[in-house]
Amino acid sequence: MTTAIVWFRNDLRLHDNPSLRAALSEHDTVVPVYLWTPAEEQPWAPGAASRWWLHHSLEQLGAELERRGGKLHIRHGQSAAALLVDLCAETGASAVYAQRCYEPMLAKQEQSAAAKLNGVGARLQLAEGQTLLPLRASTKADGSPFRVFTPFWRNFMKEYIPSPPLPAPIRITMPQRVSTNYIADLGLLPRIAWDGGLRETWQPGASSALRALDRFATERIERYGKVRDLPAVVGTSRLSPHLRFGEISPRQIAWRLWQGLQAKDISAGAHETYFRQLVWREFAFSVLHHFPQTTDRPFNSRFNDFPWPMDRDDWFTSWRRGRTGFPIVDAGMRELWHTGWMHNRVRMIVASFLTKHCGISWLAGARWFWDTLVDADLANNSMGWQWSAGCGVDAAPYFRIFNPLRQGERFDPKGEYIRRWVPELRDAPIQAIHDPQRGRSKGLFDATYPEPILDLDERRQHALAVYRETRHHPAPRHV
DNA sequence: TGTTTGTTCTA
DNA sequence: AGAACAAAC
Repeated sequence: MTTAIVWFRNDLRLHDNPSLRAALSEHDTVVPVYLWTPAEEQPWAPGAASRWWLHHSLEQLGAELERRGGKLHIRHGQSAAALLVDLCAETGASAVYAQRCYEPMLAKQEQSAAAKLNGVGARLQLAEGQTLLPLRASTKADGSPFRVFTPFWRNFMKEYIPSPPLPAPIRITMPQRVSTNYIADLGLLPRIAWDGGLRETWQPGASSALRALDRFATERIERYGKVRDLPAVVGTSRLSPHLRFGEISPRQIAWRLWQGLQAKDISAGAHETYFRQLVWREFAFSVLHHFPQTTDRPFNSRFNDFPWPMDRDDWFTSWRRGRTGFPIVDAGMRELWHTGWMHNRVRMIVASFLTKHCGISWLAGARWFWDTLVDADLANNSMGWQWSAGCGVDAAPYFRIFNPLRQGERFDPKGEYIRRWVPELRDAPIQAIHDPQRGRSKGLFDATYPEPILDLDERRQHALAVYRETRHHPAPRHV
């Protein structure tokens, strides 16, 4: 009679879960656990919005386990290694099964867990699953990591073979009585109720993730290429928070798309446009894995002493609150605050505005997103912000500065997105919706809408000058 | 997956 | 006057 621990991490699902599957097939009983050790994840412990999601996701996972005769055990402590050693002693488990995680802190966590468990005669069995391909497989011919997306993409498409997801287990058999804490005791929910918008927007949990995937794959993928850049349209998959917590695996998404393609439900073009996004995620994980310092430092060392101004708290505050006076930026920042999510096109616009026009460090933006996004993912967030700031891998050229007025006109031509999120402009005529200064004197909209906090043209010129300087900084070195 | 500016062509 | 395009940042 053998017992194993199934340690759930960023894989809060029963479907397509290789660790769960292996534990069940190799042992008589299993103890499913979630370990909450935020100190170990610093300085990137889950932010407030992610914690909200995590709470509900754990509730859902617990319910799913109970439907199959199992139960999710909760432990809270300083280190996963110590908690696992305790659990093994308490249950007599000889092995711990978990998904390998590529975030630097989580990789460190699993190394120390493996060592500690070894010390008490138990083993840590790691399974791949966070990415479509194991990251060790995604290096160039000479063994060095990719730094440009397009070659990464070509290599990926050469290596990748779609495979079907594993089914969820029918029955979970547990040993008798293992003590547990309650999810509610982890204190993941906000103390003051700011989560109303999150509750009306999202339904965390694996079954909701599967429904979302199905809706996207049947109803929306065909138009994805056409409408994915329009924030007023529900045109993207909206799977990101589910994917972040592993309520759905990238393999489940890829397989569903693949099947649709085989069945000719969708065009190859639509499939590929979306699939590229999944591979961007793979690329982000690869970069994070090979360059773990890029969560806190610019990938391009020319930016090490970049003169981010420290004295523009007023601009940063306006940006966070969605009160910059630039409608598409404010709409995005308010969507983020209300729903814990922002359309990706708008993420690029607000990031370009913060880093280039305001000249504020990408890291400040990354931290704010980290705290407010329900899909905050270390790999994607770090890569996205460094890309926007122009200091990351395959980054936007320094002169690529989004003009928020132009971007608004291009991607929200009717101003629907702006009207939805910036109520002060609800009555503004279309001629003034993207550039309210044009209609301000005529009193055509709520005058409490803020004046622009800065002069776009002047700040653009300033950014060009400062960024041009970085070219004279010491050449980048990647260690 | 950029924006601006200047030039040329067309009406 | 305005579209289409190229070049520079």
